[in-house]
Amino acid sequence: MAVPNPSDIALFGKDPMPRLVSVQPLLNGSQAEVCLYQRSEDGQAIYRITEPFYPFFFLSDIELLRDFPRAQFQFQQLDGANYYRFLIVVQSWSDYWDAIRHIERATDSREKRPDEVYLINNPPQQYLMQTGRTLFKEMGFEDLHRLQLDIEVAASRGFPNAERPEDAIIIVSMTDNRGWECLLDTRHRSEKDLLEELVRVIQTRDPDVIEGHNIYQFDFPYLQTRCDLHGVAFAIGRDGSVPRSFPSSMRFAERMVDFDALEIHGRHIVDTYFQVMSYDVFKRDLPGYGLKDVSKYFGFAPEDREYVDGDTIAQVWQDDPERLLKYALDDVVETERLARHLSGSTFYLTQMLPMLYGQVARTGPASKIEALLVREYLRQRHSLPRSTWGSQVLGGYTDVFYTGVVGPIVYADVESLYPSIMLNYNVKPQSDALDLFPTLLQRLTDLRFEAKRAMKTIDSADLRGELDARQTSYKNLINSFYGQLGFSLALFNDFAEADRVAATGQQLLRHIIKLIREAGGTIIEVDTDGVLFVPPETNRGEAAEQAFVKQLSAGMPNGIRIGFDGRFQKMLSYKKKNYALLTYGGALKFKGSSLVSRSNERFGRRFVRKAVRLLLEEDIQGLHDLYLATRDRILAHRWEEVADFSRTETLKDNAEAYLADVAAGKRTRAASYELAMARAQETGQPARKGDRITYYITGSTANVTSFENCHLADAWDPNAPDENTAYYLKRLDEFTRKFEPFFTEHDFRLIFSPEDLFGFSPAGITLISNMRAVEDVEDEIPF
DNA sequence: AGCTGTGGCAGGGAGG
DNA sequence: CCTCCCTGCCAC
Repeated sequence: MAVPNPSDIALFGKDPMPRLVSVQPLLNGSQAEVCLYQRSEDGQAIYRITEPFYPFFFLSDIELLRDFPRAQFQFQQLDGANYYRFLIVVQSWSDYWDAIRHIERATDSREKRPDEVYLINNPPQQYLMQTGRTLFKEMGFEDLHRLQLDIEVAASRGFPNAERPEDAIIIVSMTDNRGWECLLDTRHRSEKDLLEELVRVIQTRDPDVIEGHNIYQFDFPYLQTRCDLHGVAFAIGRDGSVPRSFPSSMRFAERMVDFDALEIHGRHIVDTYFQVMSYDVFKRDLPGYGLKDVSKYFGFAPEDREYVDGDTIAQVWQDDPERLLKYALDDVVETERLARHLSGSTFYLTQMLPMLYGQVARTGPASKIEALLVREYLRQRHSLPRSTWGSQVLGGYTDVFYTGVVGPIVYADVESLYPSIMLNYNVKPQSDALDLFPTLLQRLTDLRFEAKRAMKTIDSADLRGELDARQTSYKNLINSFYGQLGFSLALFNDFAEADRVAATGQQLLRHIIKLIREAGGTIIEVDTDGVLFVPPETNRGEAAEQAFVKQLSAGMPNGIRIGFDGRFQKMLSYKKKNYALLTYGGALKFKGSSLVSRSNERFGRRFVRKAVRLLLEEDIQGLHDLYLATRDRILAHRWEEVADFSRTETLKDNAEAYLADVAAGKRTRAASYELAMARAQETGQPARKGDRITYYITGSTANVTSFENCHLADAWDPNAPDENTAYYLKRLDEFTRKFEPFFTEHDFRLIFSPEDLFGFSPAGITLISNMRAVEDVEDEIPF
């Protein structure tokens, strides 16, 4: 074996330990090729990857691979005599991943990252898809063959117990984007036959994409479990293979979703549930993430849509199976519309990334940006950096200067604050030797601008839809660049730069505050990139307000533009990130967890909503009446349903992790977990991460320990209500306390108390507001 | 092992 | 009582 050229070796890592790097393989028919490069004999590290994408794994001894029986190994000579390629040939994806796990187990791979990874070959054919089709730029989203799938299960809460016979799948409904529909059910066939038929139908229809709502966490694992139970091979791959799964997770803002990712050979999975959540990260407008909620929100529900409550499925199946079949079919019809609406941008994103469509649909934005960077580094044959250790310190600037009812209100925000800062203040990770970060960001920004401009000049609705999907995909990428800098696992992270972006954002916001004040406006509240303020007396009315914002924008540094993002009659300013806005159309918009949190009981949310409206209308008598009415309802147990006062919580851990944390003193006991575990004792259904537990508080005094005084919502009987009235009266008091700052203590007590000894009169009660003293705002804008 | 961040409010439990 | 800490949910 010849020794590599030392001048090239200098490019490589300085790590003295012998290592190997493996990367994601390129599918070549049913064979996967993984190419690893051996290190040189003289002790210098060399890393070579022919089919590069993401350097996950490193091993300390190439010999380890020889212990793995299901792979073949060979050496090939490359680049004259200088380099050797070490080739692993495996027969299937699962063998590949098994090999990787084998390597991982035998080494402590996490701690042994080389400083740099040098990659030699040309980039992969990015658009080669596992479907056997190619995603050339000319191909449109509509050319995909998409199949939607949904299952109905007899037992209403069956999933974790899928082994029990009563948990059988009773209906499989399917549609596709070519007008085909299909219903399979167990009225005239066994469940086993149904599953076998399902596999046949999928193979016959041969779709590129399988879509479903929450299909990753429910339909697929459930189908797999039932197939295993009956000994049916769930062979839906294009090569007749069964799906391969591995644990994965995805984060949507604060919400972490754990799921078993699934790869079906030759096909892609798109879970509309994920798409809905990622849509909501930006919009924050959805009533819920369930299929029905979202379909109503988008107006996708069929006109004569059938609804069946989850708890009653078994009953409806007995009494009126046709109705349940229609319901199941409506589900997939909605799924198709939802996917058509939301997954176009994912599709066009795939054309830009060295990733498969299904992979793009289930990975977060950070890995996508990194894929773009890595691909170009590979193409330029440049070494890749290693991620650095540390953490970001700074975030956005938030403040509230005025609380109370105030108006009129204008909302102005900096357009694309962080991307604009990164472009105009030369932000780039220190490790980005090729300056790709700013170049890519600029290019994507230009592309998005072009797409948006083209949309305005084009008549065809179809083409406009495609352009919109494209510009959305650019936007998603652009917005992820900043996150990349502060992400500890990203190869191109740079915490100092992330802080510089945040600090610049803070300064820009302070500058805006100063400009508005100098012009005679009153700042109410600011958050990161936007300002809510009362425009100066001289600038009232929509046109004048627009002009005012335009003038503000002119006072900003180059490349930083302020947009007019809304105007409102009035505002109730409560706390930072917590306020309500009254539009000129009379609608109310609520912001902030203390006003709208879904963790609050429904009666409390309704109380707060109504009270805020009354407050904005300065209807003191109305407030008092609302308080009395709500109080009476609690005292009389006058609930429409248990959901009016129950609380729903999502388990963040499974029972074992929870108990371990409790034992370690890391957390306290919580009602939701205790109830889930109690239920597990009774039904054998384990408490799983992600379970939604709905419960209410029992007992007789207001200060009860909730985890010892709680029942599952299902246990509540309207004929023998046992909810804790004293506790819920206390909750009502907690909701009223939000309005304390807006009245004198005396007035507040009058309004929110039942003691009408002398009758209640709103006379003389006025709202009070609070203006914080205006401090000097430092203004050190780097112009 | 395929995972964007900080800032902020509120409630519950535990312990002083 | 109060404070501290953790968790959940939300804004951007």
